[in-house]
Amino acid sequence: MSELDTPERILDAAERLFMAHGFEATTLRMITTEAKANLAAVNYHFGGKEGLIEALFRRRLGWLNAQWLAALDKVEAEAGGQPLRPHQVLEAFFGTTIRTVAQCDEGGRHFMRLLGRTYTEPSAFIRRFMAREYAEVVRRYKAALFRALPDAPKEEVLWRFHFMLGAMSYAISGADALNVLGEDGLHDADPEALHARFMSFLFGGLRAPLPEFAAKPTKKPRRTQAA
Amino acid sequence: MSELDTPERILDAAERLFMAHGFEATTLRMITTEAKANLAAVNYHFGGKEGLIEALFRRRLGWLNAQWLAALDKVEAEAGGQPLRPHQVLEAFFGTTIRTVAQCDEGGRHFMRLLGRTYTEPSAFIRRFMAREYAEVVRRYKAALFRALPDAPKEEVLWRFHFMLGAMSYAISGADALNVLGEDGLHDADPEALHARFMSFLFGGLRAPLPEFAAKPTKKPRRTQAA
DNA sequence: GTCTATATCGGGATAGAC
DNA sequence: GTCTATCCCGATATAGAC
Repeated sequence: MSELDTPERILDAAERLFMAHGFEATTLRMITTEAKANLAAVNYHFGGKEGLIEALFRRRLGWLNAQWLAALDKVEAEAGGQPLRPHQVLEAFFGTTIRTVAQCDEGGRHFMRLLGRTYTEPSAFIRRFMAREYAEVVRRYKAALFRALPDAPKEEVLWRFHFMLGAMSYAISGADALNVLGEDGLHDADPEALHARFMSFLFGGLRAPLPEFAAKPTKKPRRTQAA
Repeated sequence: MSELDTPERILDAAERLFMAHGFEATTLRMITTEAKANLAAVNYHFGGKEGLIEALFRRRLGWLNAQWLAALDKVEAEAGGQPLRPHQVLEAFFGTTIRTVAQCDEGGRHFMRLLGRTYTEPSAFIRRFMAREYAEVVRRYKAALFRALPDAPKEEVLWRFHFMLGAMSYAISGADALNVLGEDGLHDADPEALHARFMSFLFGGLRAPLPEFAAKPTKKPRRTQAA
């Protein structure tokens, strides 16, 4: 099992350590020690620490993006050009995410948690990279959501999506973070349970009536008419 | 206005810079330069970088905790010993938070955004500190929520609270982070609007039906009966 | 491709004059 | 309380033998 080649071992170790300590606090020495590789190997294979981080994201992100787009393609194909229903969009995005986390090997789970924190990561270098990698996914899902919620102001839809991303970040961080809430060790639930409780929470949030100032007058005032 | 004493200027500068670059990436040299103070001043006044971070949190957190507890005291007093309604608990906690962010000076806003990210901050030192500072607030609000939702399994309530904290983190991060979602610069809305749209989202999430496996059999199956 | 050894830099911290 | 100068460490990165 540790018979992977050096770059792979380094990437695996880096994922785990970046997750545990953050990017800045994780040193190449820690990574190469954990990976049972030589200190110089990082520079040889990845050209430096930033190159390593970029490779780390690239290794996982291409596939994850493909999952997201495939999920959206699938429901859109089934809808045959008609606007999706909001819960379909949520399921395609967040359901895919949660399910993907569950399927992943340990390294993959570490990566997903890393990803959740990265959205707010202040490092300019990382943010630029992320924005570039995500551009297509963001564009497609925004469009799908706007079509699915034609009556809701675009601004309100974006804010709710934003809130949901925050919730997703914590959902992925899982029980570790949750235990800040109390000493009673909540176990990391099985993935199905997390998926179910997270999706029902999201549906509720998206279905919620818009605040008065944003709600358009309709026959049923103060209902978004969502999922 | 820059006629504050040195420790205050250092704290202000540190808040801004930690927010912008994270804890690790922000150096004492950056901080003291920005604060127009001497490099040695940080060690003199705070005993080191960790001491500075701790002082930073202490300066704001005591007051914030007091706000949270006062808000809860107020509704609990009004309820006269009866269980609160769920939306009252949410309003006390999240409403207070959002409103506090709005009232704050610029430094306060930086701090609140810092706080949002700190919940998932991997640094052991910071997490230990936060857990200690928050203990009382967490205990009180958990108890209030459990009382307000007697039919919902405690585990489910905690998970939803966890999700909400994630959403709050992103809500506080505001439009800066949101703009990763697209080039169309969404302006940071006025605080009232943010409060309204965030609270309605949260209500929706908390009111959502529990997932089947967690819902207790009642006469109206699959409804949490919340807010 | 992998190692040892080392260069170079920038971090936090401190001593001691003022 | 504030400054200058400096220490010491550990970081990334590289040179060059194997």
